[in-house]
Amino acid sequence: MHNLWEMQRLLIPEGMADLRKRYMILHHLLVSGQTGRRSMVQALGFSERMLRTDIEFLKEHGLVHVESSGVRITDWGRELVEKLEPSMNEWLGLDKLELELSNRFSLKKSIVVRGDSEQSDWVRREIGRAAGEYLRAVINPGDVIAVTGGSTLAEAAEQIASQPALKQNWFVPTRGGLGEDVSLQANTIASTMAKRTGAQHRLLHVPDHLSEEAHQSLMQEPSVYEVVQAIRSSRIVVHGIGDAVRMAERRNMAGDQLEALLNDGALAEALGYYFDRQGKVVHETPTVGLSMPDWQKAEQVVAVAGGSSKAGAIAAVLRFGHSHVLVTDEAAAKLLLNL
Amino acid sequence: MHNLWEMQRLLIPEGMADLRKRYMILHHLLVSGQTGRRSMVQALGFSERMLRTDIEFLKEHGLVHVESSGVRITDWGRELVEKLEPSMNEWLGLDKLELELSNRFSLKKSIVVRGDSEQSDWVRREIGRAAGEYLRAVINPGDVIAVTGGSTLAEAAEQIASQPALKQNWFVPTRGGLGEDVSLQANTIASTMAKRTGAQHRLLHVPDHLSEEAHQSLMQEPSVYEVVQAIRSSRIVVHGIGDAVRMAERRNMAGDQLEALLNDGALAEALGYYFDRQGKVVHETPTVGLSMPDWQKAEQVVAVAGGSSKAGAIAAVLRFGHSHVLVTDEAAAKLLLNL
DNA sequence: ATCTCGCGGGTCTGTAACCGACCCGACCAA
DNA sequence: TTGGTCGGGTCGGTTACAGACCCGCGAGAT
Repeated sequence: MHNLWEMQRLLIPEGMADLRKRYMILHHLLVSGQTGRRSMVQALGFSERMLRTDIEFLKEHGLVHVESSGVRITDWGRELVEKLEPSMNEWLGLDKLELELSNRFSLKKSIVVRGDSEQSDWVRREIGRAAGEYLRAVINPGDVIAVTGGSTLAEAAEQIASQPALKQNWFVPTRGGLGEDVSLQANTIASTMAKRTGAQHRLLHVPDHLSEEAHQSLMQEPSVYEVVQAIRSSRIVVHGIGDAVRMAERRNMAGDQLEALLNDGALAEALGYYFDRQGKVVHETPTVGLSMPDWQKAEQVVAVAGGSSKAGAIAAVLRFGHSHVLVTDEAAAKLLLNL
Repeated sequence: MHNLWEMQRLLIPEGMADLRKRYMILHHLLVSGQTGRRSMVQALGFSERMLRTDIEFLKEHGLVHVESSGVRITDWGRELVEKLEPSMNEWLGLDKLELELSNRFSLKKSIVVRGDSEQSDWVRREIGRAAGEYLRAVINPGDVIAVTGGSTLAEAAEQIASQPALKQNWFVPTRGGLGEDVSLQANTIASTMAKRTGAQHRLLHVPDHLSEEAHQSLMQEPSVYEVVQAIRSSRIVVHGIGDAVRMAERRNMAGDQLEALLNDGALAEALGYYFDRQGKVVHETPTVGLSMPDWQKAEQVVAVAGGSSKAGAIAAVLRFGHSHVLVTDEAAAKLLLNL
């Protein structure tokens, strides 16, 4: 069942942020007793003015006393915190997971949504929405955003939205066609995202893996060359993370190749590269699209993947160390932190 | 147990108001399907611009679709409303109670807090807080506010607060000393309220009921006369509602008088007047303070009382028809509506 | 064919809330 | 006495948003 808090967060995100702030203040006061504003700034990491506004609010509502010697929680406030504590802990737990994930894998940011995407479709949508929300926040005018395929990214494409339209941005696929299901292809996803945000898009109308000669000749085509240039200049890359075996199958890899792959310890796949448990690249599929140098050059590489069965794969790709942001779900996050 | 929603309302009142607004919009859309903005304005009573802002918010978060033919709820939004419905109904139920109370007793406004003040102290405090909040909202500079005694009003005095200080306002008691417990006396309450809001106060240092001669001679005293003038010019009156018998006892009424009172059907007491079931005045205690003409003249008469056992008394006083606002609790409100 | 009404949406403007930044006097301990 | 911390006053810039008004569009009535 989806948590009440999560539902509220959909309807009043700013309100829930306020709630969190004010609860943290009260909780801190409950723990540390009489405290000064400035020391609270240190402990909680809020700006002083903001803290002051909230403390004034709490004072007005009789939840704290504020005297010349510092701020003190009232009995009423204490009662409130104690009754609120179990629910809040459960809710704030996500923030702790995010923080620990960021530290463990040296990420710039990580976003965790409650639940397990393998248990409930709702959670998959939440991951998509969270990724879309983050994207919208970091996109600057003129940015090119490269996106991969996959079911999680497809969900993100359905959930992204922008107001006003991102007329100055381009969405491009990281590679060409792959597999059968058109709705999960990078091309489709780039197109959907562009449509839903009012941005432009370019598609890469070539098969994903092809011979060296075909590669060379296709690159002579202006319509291909231009798109590839755009892809390689992406400031933002959004990629899914897949199980190595399943991705190899989707790519129709030959049986002996697959065996070789597994012998090399391949566990995960992202952006066409296969990784072993330690995050070492053990195989790659040549592409006309985004390749390793472009990946390492991109400023914002966002990995999007969830579900308890994917935790190992996610860890492998994160250990490789060139993704900056992870969007995942609670189930995967917890497994990630237990090695 | 105190509801999660109520606790949230303490920490983020504005946020909960937003939540209510947005939920109402979604719910309305769920019920009426495709709807236009203007017809929604009629149905929900919001301003159009506000509605638009919220609809834009809901659109951005993928909860509604908005097309040229009107606004439509998405499947996701529908799911959200359906999951949120039970909790919201319980919470919004208070609003319905308030509305019904206002209609039934021709009140300008009624405020209902969740719970039963006879079951939990917390609810008593909530009534006090709600009354204090309402007061703060309606007080204009220069107003004189007359308050009675009683435990509920005492609680309100503890909960009221104001920022900035109401330097231009005066709190006065409706009458003089009464009974033993100083903390429940009108004088004390007026003083506390003034202190907590930064307002002025004047006290009435005379016993509540006294002989005609004593009355006349006291009114010659300037210190008394001035305060009485202030009391009689009150724009705002805040009074509790009491059980007739208990109030008579607090006033040390003689046994035969009490018997006469009961024979007359006295059920409730407010502001020194005793009412029968129909709201007819059956007895009064002479006072140097606020009397009937002043009561009828006051622009804002706020009745504050809660608890299931007081429902009958509240109904009696409200039927008298000279109180404009009622602050009570859920238990009393429900009984009031069942005759 | 035209009119009209209700639809979403664009835009300007005043306002209120709020945050950053800076300063102040009071208090306390070294 | 001095330095650090306490709460609080104040000012200016920013932002979010509500109010008010207008627009073009399309469906249905005339």
